[in-house]
Amino acid sequence: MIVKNITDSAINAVKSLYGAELPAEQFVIQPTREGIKGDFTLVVFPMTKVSHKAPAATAEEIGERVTNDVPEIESYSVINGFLNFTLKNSYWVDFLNENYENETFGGGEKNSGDKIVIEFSSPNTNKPLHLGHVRNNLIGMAVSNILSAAGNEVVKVNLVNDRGIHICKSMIAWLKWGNCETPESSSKKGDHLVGDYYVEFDKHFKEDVKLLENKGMTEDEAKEKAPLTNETRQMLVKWEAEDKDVRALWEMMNEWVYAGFDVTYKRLGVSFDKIYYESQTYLLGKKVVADALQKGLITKDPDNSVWIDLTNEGLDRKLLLRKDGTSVYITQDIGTALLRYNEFHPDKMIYVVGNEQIYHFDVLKLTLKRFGYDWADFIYHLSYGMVELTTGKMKSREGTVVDADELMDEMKSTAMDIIREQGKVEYGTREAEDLSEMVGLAALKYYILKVDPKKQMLFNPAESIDFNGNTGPFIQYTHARIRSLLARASAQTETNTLDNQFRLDGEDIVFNEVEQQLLRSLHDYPVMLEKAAKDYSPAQVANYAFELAKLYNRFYQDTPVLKETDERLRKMRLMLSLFVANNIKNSMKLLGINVPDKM
RNA sequence: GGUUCAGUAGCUCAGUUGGAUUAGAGCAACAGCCUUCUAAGCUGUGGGUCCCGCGUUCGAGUCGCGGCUGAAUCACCA
Repeated sequence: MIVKNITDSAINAVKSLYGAELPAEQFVIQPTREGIKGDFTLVVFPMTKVSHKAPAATAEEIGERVTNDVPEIESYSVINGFLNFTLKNSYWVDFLNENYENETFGGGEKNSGDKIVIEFSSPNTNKPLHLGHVRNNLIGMAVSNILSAAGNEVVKVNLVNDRGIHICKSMIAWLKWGNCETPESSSKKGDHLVGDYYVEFDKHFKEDVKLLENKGMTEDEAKEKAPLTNETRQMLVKWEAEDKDVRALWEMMNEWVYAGFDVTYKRLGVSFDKIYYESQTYLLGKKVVADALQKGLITKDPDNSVWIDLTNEGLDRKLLLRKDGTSVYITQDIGTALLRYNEFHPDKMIYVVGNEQIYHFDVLKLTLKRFGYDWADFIYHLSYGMVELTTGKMKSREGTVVDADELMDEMKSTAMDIIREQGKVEYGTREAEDLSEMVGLAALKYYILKVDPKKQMLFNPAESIDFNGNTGPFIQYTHARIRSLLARASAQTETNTLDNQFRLDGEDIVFNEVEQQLLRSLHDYPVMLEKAAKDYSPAQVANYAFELAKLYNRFYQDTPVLKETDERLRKMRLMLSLFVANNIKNSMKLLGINVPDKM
């Protein structure tokens, strides 16, 4: 708000001083750099073009006008062509008074923005979730929270990939080597059980291929000729023909997997507004493709396979239906996109999917456009980088993955070790149990979300996740510290208690350096949120929360609160502390991280 | 080979729509701070060819072009 006032005033000043109207983008107001007096800074270089004066002189003239014009401004100074405005203390006192106990400070107006459908998670039902899925889920959830907090209407959807050749592999392995094993009989989580059979399939498949290769076939030939290849294909055809036995087996095994996923999702704090199943949507895709074929938008090869030619768009020819008439990945995605658009008519459809599918989404958008769906432009592929291990790549088939459930267990147990060591919360109690879960998951979530989604991450299972420094637990700790301080305060005399509606009468109060920085940082929260929403960037929120926590710890270290003898200063610092605690809590909530009151 | 993305301290990463003679955090290393509101904290020291070159600009880690390195992708897998 104040930033807008200063901007408007500066625009007017330039207009009346130099008779020129510059576009608003030229007026850059930024927080004043640390170490220089001031709260906000206008960069005046762009204005020198119309003032025909040196930057310093131009800054002086504009500074004079704006300071007279905007009542909140106390003074201005000019350094190197940067015009720094200092706001009156009363502005900051008002800011503190109005917002310190507002638990939703900085959020956008509800549903004032776009309607956004965001798809994430999208698991295959043939294996349990691993670290890569964790990144997907956390990004999806955090981006949803951020967009929603910024005032958009967000619909979270999950597209479960419950059909296809990969599922058939697990099914065949279970039939051949499963001995009717069930989650109950083996006391394994259902998704892990099914995943084990996927690995089992691959093991046998590899052996078969090797045998054939020894007989003189090339690798490709061997893969094609391996009996398991044919069996899987036949099973898929049967599945599409709705063969009763195949479908029954399929449903049973999928149920096992869903039960397992539910546990993992719940623990990760992930939820959805709507779940689609590819088994229920792929037919629509086939139909759309058939229509397009009839309209002559795409072509059929002599072997009956259907293709779209995107060479004019700089891509290749792309398969839409196999020669046996079954659908491929893109066929399904065409169907689900259409279904989703018709159901919600969103302004934007976001897909949180790994960067290995960038090409796929290019194809999807172009295909939909070709078919006449202009809303394909609303599709945004939020791609994120692979998670790599120090030990090499993760491959489900080969079992070299960091399993999501195990990872969470490990984080929790590490947290528990630290809790025991510290002895602040009694070991072995329910409280310690809950705290270790909260802290362990915070470490994991923060570790993943603080990195820009675009970047690929390196994960070292042994030593990657820390509990000190720029971490989730550090921020949680700061929150707990503040809560503890506030609890102590209200347990003391009345003069330390912040009643609801308490307002500080302190026009003349003087904020010290760190207090000013805290206020500015808090003031910046709405700006940060808006930008994070615009950029779909949980990392910006994580970074913000860290900076704020760090700042508060510095404040805490050398500024007395309860021991301050001046009652007004004491209360001001309590208010500031509460404000920071609320803000940390909100920021972390956006990342799907809970913060404890005690740790 | 084509396309897309990335390259910043020993390691993991920030770095705002280009902005301040000094490019920041954390980890690791070293030196301090617990009788005092929670030491999962705070303070300090060392550590840089922002991959290279050219260009645009008053100003480039940020934008453009060319190159180098790495990753992903270009499947009748999903």
